[in-house]
Amino acid sequence: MQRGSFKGMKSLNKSIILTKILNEGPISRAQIAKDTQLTPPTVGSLVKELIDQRIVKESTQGTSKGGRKPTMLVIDQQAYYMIGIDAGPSQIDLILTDLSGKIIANAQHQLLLPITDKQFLTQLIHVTEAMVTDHVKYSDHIIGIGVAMHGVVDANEGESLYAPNLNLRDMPIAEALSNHFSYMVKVENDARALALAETWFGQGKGYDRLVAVNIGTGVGAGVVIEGDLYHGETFIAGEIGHMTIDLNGARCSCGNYGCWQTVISGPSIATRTKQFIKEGMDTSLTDLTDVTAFDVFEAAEAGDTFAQKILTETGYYIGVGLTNLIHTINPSQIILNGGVMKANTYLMPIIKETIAERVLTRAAKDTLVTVSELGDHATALGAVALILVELFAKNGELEL
Amino acid sequence: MQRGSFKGMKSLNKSIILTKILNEGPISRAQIAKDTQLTPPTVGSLVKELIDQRIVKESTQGTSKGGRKPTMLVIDQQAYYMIGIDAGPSQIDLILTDLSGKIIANAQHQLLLPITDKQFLTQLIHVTEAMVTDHVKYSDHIIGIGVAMHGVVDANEGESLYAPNLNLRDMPIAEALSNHFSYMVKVENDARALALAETWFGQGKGYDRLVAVNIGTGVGAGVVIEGDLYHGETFIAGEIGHMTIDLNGARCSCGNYGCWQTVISGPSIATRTKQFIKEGMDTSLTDLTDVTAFDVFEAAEAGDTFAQKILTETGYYIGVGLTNLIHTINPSQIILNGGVMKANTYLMPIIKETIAERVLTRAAKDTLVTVSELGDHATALGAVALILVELFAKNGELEL
DNA sequence: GTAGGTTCTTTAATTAAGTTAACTTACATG
DNA sequence: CATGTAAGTTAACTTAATTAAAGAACCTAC
Repeated sequence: MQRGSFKGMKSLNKSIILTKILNEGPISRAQIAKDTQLTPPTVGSLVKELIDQRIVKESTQGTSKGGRKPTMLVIDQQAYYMIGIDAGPSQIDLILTDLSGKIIANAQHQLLLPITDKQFLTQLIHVTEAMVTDHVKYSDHIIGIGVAMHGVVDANEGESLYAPNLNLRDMPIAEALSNHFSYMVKVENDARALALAETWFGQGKGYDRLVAVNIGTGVGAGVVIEGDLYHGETFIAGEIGHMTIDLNGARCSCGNYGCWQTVISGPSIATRTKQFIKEGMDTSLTDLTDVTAFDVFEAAEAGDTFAQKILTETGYYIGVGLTNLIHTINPSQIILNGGVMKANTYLMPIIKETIAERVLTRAAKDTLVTVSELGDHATALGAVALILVELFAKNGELEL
Repeated sequence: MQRGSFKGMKSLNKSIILTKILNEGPISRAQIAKDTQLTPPTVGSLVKELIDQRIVKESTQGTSKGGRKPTMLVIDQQAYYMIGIDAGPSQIDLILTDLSGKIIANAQHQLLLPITDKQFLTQLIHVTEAMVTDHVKYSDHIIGIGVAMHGVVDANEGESLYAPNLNLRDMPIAEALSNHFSYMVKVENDARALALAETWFGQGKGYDRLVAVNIGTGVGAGVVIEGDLYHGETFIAGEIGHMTIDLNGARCSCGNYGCWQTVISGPSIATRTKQFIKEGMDTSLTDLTDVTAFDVFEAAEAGDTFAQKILTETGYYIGVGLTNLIHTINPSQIILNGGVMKANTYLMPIIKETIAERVLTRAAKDTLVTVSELGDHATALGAVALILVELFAKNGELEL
């Protein structure tokens, strides 16, 4: 437990004010004081510091309510910039954004596999360096680099503990980047970064307890509890792709049987489809060897009722798993993402129906289930949000 | 977010000191200062207040390490007393304890069913009143009443939202007791209270992330995250008895199929046993109609290999479900409780084996899985712990 | 047995930062 | 233009932590 101190008290109040301006700006000092229980002088002096730090700026005058017009405060979106890196299994996606998350520039780089840990870190530094030098006019105003890394990540130490697709272990990513750049560096698991992206830029804004589930080649989730990312004891909280949902189910890549992944992931949809084709189902899908989940989606779009049935079935399985999540973590919101969710028009009705049918209490039926609207650079935006957490929520007391 | 203030800073520091003394006492002021980063004068003055409040007292002198002997501080266990109430589906268990959780007195009362909400509240007040008057010499020193209520509970409002076995809804328990007694009143769901009991008095001491799973007639869990009880959005976090684990499994009381409960609860063990007996298994168990999980346990103890096999199978199912928990919540510790765990000698080896085999990462294999050692009044102790949370962790700034 | 060093605890002065109360600025209205 | 009201600032005050120093109690060594 962190002890109470003057410094801590001040930075807490600064964070509160900053977060208020971010979420509800333009807002006046007086309004902040009313909402936060802080006194006007306290708000005034802390706002002054924030303006000196250039995170906050005064904007227009508000309308008078019978007296002096309030001076509205807003975040100075263009005062600082951040780099977000989505380090996936086969490529690296980089973005440069302002404090509002507006993407100024982006770049993609392929990884040449196989790769050693040294090569990986060198390439990471290299592509980041390129992003900085390509946009020199921002470089003095960059405050941090966020990295969303696939696999198991120790976010405290900024280390990649295990990246299965690269087959690399124990890479000190934060250390490597910190040695090369003067910016703050934060590293997080990609699924968790995605969840953070939703809370900062997506539909998760203002929700304290949410789960962002990614359904693609694999299935993973980021869990936000009481406003903070939740890691668990050994950084595997949210590895729900490997939640057993069918005791007698198909074998999973992890070696177990009946993992959730084995019924809802992209590859599993393809596998199930092939199985049915073999059994002689009536369908327009004929290519037994190369059929993918996307093919199934396209066939469904073209009116193939068999393909539609496959997707409906998948939606049911997703719904069952999400109900398990609701009965365990009981979030206020679940946001779905990933390739499989491209078929959301087929999936969502049955997902919602399944949850409504299976959930235990009436109140839990109201759990919001939506599809992410963040788009292409969602994970990289989550990486950027890692920096925003430090800037806004953590303490507001950074040297800038 | 709560604003920073002098009061808040002080009470936070007081809590830190108090918790330190609780967990590591007898301990000296100097040692507290070293461990907590607080300065000696701060520790000194706050300890003085705690001594004035009679929560803390000076005990023996410690041994000198080359200088003045330290004065050791301990919690004054007998300064205050608490009442813990376990309000189960058919009976009420009350205990009176000191601050260490030592049980001074206990009483059990049957509920006469069916019962109305008014009758229930009246009986609750009545039995509590009896406990107080039967032990008058403690009554002036009682600081609070904790209630562990089965069913869905709104812990913030102190309301029982739904008690399925009594078929009662929306009972204002805290309000009713507060109107009758001058003590602080806290209400919580029973499974969560049990988890709290483990963190305060059981094997969960010092663990920040733990799940206490109760396997009996039903299956439920209390989740502790970052040291706090976790409720979820609508107070159903931890309702893992209804986690679907077998897509094509047996029908559950909740209406779904293949809930975890349907393979590990006491009744499910009996049902499965009957099924096998029908199929002509070789066993000493013959009474097809009335066989219970306890009979299976006894048969196993007597050497019946069929009964042992049933239990082993049950252990496997428990292990699978716990692995799901690890992949979702990733706690440092799981503590098992409830009637079924009486067969722990048969269950535990296979539970641990199953988890070790199925869990994704090496680090997660170290998740501690143990059987509760709290004994009979475990849930009532959890109710008592609700009061301790207020006293120790919440703010240390109560009027005493 | 006493001097010097060490550790524990308390006292006194200082400082950080929030709070209170009063004041200034700026605007609206009659 | 006088009055009232809201926004923001200034100055005095208060709280509670921190710093510095003193005092208390003990140990070891000469």
